Amino acid sequence: MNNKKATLKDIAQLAGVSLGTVDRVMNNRGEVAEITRQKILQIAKNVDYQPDISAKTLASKKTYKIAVCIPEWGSESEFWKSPLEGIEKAVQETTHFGITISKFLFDQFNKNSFKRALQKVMDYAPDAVVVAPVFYREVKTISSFCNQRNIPYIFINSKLKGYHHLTFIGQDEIQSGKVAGKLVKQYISSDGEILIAHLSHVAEEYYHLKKRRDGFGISCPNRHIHEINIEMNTPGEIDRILMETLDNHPNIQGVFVTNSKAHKVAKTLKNCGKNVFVIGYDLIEDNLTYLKDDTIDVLISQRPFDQGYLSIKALFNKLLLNKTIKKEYQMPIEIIIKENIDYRNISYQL
Amino acid sequence: MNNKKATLKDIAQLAGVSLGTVDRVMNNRGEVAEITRQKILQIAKNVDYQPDISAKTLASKKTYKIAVCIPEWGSESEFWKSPLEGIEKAVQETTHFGITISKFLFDQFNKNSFKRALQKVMDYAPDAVVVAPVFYREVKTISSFCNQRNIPYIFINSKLKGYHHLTFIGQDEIQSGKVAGKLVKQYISSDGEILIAHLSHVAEEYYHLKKRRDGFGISCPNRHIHEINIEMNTPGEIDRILMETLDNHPNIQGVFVTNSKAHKVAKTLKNCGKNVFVIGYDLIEDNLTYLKDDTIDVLISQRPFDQGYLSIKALFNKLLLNKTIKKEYQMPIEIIIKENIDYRNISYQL
DNA sequence: AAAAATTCCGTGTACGTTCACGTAATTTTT
DNA sequence: AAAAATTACGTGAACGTACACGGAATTTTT
Repeated sequence: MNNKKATLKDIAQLAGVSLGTVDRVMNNRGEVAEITRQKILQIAKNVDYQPDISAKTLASKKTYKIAVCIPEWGSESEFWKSPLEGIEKAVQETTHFGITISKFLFDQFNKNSFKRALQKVMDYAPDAVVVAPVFYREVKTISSFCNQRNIPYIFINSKLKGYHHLTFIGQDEIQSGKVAGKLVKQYISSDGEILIAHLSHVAEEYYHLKKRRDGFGISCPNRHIHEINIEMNTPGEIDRILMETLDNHPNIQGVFVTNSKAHKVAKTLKNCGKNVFVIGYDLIEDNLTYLKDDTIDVLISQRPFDQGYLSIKALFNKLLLNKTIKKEYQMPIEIIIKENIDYRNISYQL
Repeated sequence: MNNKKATLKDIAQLAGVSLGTVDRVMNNRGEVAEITRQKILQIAKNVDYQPDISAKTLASKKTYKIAVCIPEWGSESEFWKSPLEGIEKAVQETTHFGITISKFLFDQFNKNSFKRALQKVMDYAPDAVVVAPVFYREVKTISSFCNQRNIPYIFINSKLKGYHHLTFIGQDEIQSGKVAGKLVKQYISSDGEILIAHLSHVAEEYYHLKKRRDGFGISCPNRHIHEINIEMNTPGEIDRILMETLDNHPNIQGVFVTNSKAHKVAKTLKNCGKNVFVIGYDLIEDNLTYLKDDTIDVLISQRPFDQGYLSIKALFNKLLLNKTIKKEYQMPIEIIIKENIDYRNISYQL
């Protein structure tokens, strides 16, 4: 057992062929007899050949273009700031290896904006795609585009079934609902009632919110649960509906907000001085403010930074190292309270 | 503004010197006139020269030897399994760049074992060191060794003051105690009493346990808190002391175990059928078993895998990329309940 | 002022790949 | 059976850097 790692030249010598032939085999460039091909593959396996990435990227002028198609972030969609940072971080680490990333951001509440972004992605002729499938009908244009050209594409944050995507990176929504349910149940008294609040802009969002609701229900059987939907387009609706519900059911002790809008609920609650247990999603600024002043009790993080970071890393593993990628990678369901918000992003730094 | 990144050759041409001279300047090999040196450095800055890591590692036969000195893991110290896996993962990613890692494991309950390991580390003549400073007096031998030779060394899991270590990677112990305190306080009734249990083998451990206790106290002012120390060397002690304490104070509703031995407490509690809130540290097998059957309610994870992984990554950044490293990296304080134990280690996989 | 030492710089090879090109050997076509 | 086409393989330059060697220019020593 020689400790030195084998090179293509070593394999060539062992096989009694030239370097070029081994190269053709290892990179599937064709033009080599099946018999020598097998022989070389066998030897490569025997010596446990591992390509030298450094030499590879140095010699190769090939650069991989990755298109990232996710929502732009703003006041109403701050969640998407972090994935972008994670992607940026991954870029920084992989740019040396000839990976180029272009971002195609869209308005997450505007279907046409998504369509246009997808069109630009296709014009860009990428080698791989990361897409947040917010509008699930429109996704088909990009998926079939990729399938035809054998371009790997991965879904981030939202899972869709029936596609040939390389992998999915995001959180198990049902399970996260279960976590929320358990926490609420533990905190409030056994006869306390619970309110589940869905606050959303677009119809497509409901699909995910319902999953979280379902998970919540599993953790809280035999509990009196109320449920409200609030369209966020008409201002004042939140206050009105929420107050009405709480007044009608004074024994509601906990509120589960099924997306990142817990701060809206918190604002209302704080204004009217009601003291109920509030749990929501995502560590956006507004939510953190209310978490710090105890209006919100718990936030569930989806680890958005890591989602972005790992998306690129997965593609790096696929394209450069051609490792096998699992069909999905579930993010941890992180429980954040006032006391542990501080040290939660060490990965940003190293 | 040409978009191509500049190489050493480009700089050489601009400076009117040869490649070798530029190389000598950039790598501080000396043997170059101060005037041309300045000229070259200026040009390098102007063209924003970034060395090509691929070419660098390919050309350089230099390999960095990293010595890892942490406890071996076994039935009574399962915690240390994960850091090792994290290190293994980091090795896998950095081995291409000429990083070699040797492990020098020791018995965490045996001071002499630690001493011997440190001696072996020094014999190994490493380029960098990762050490878990379990016995803080003995650490001085390695720290002065490293200081003399200008070898970077980093502390993992436990923080020590007054050393010239490169960085510390681990958890804020006081803060983690605060988290535990908040959770217990929220769960039990306002007049419920609380028990803090320290279970340990060696005197050195108490230092850390006290910090967690202090943090806990901050979260739970005006609460009736009991505290017990149990030496784990005499069997049966746990049962005896614990039962006695709980019998004498029937209103104890929550137990905070200040290290990974919560499963020992859980076992006792389960046997006698007492139902109190239990919170402890570390996702070792025994703890997970009791978490799943609801005897333990919450576990705080120190992210041991990440600690190992980031230790190596920090040294990689230092040695290969000479980035600046912060004086300490605090791990997130992760709250684990029965419902979110599943998807907590995605970093293992990508 | 010649010899010796030192300072400073250029040259060439190597690292493990990729990839274009060239050319025997073999097969197909005429 | 010769010409053409195809298949299968070898060759060599290039990628950007590290590093050993050698040699000219300058300074120091005698």
